[in-house]
Amino acid sequence: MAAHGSVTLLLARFSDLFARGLRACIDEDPALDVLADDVAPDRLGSRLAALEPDVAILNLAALEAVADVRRFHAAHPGVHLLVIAERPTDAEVDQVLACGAGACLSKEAQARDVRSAIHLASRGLVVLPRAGAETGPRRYPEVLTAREAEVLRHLQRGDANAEIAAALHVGVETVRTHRRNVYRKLGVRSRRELSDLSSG
Amino acid sequence: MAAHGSVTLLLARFSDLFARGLRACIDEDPALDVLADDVAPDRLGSRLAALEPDVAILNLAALEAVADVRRFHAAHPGVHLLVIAERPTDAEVDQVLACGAGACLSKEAQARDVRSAIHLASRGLVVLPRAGAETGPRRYPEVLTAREAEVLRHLQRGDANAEIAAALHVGVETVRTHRRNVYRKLGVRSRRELSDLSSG
DNA sequence: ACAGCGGGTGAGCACTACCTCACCCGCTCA
DNA sequence: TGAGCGGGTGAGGTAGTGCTCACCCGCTGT
Repeated sequence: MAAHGSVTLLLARFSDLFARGLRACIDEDPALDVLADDVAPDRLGSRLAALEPDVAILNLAALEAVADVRRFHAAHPGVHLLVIAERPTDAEVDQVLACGAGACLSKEAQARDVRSAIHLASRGLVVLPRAGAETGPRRYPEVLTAREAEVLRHLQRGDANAEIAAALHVGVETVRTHRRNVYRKLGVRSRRELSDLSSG
Repeated sequence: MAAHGSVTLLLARFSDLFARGLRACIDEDPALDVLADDVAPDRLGSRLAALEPDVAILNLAALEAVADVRRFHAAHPGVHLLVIAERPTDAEVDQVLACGAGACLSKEAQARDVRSAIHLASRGLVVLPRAGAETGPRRYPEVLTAREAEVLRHLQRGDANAEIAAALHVGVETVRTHRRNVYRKLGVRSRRELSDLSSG
């Protein structure tokens, strides 16, 4: 515990832009004191031992395994672990909490919720998203498959179906199927519209 | 185009923490002028029309379909579109660029790369990750399945295998399989170690 | 008229993930 | 000693996705 009632923190490494947002969010709260920032996964153990923060904010995506959380909890029972996951399922939250973490938040969480969670976790309370809004699978725009992307490249070059079929070593009917899916996912209806995007 | 040679920007809505990082990254560059921030997906069209920024930074995950990118490009050919995706595959990058975007970056991108990409995109150059490091599937810690999480909850309550099997309406052998996977993914070797995590 | 392009439907196949269960083994403890 | 717990292997079924191909239709342009 730090002196004047503040909460001491250790921040694991996150992607650059997210880390900036996280740090800014924490710096807005004068009661939060960051001891270490951008700690690489392989240095978490030694930094936890050296700094003994009240709360450590871990990046689940950067860990080798969820079991690492358990390892940190076992080695440093006094440190409250707050795990930030990509978009955790209910099962993933259960898993993280079962490994000894005090909280499991989504990267989609609001800044004020993160600050609240840090304070609660520092006092040993368990925080989990559960709201239902943040967890669960996300609807994501339809993405081209690898094969469809190949067909797209040939279409952009103006190749005919038969040429594409020969180049990909498949039948013309297959090319037509891929092409149709490409058109649908790109929202175009012809080669003409496809080339309009590139030129204009 | 803005007056004093600066680049005017429109920023779509991103998750709170990421948006703070993105905004901070942009504010560090005095040549970048943000006209609108946190623009909701359904307001992108009208805001693009009203503000006519040099560059619009879109959030692919918040769009209904990748085809929306094409729609924006068609409606506002003068606006250079910079799309930020979750962790785009090569096929996804092809798809976004084929829809008329000028750049497709990953959320994992460095702040300085984002600033560079904005400047390049504003001059009509195409920017794509391609480095190979950011694209492609990520190795992610092993996550519990829904069934394994259920077994975990029963294990934490101290239920015996037969009790769990009865509760889940499956055979004891099935419970044993789930339990084994739970142990492996959590890095524990017994009910004892599992309860040690919860108690202290 | 015919070839090429556009869309729709459906089938077969391979691969993967998950769930389910069955066998094997060793250890511990009442 | 036997029941329960620990780990290992493998097999079967289901579901989903992606790739491949086959048929159907209409439109257009030479």
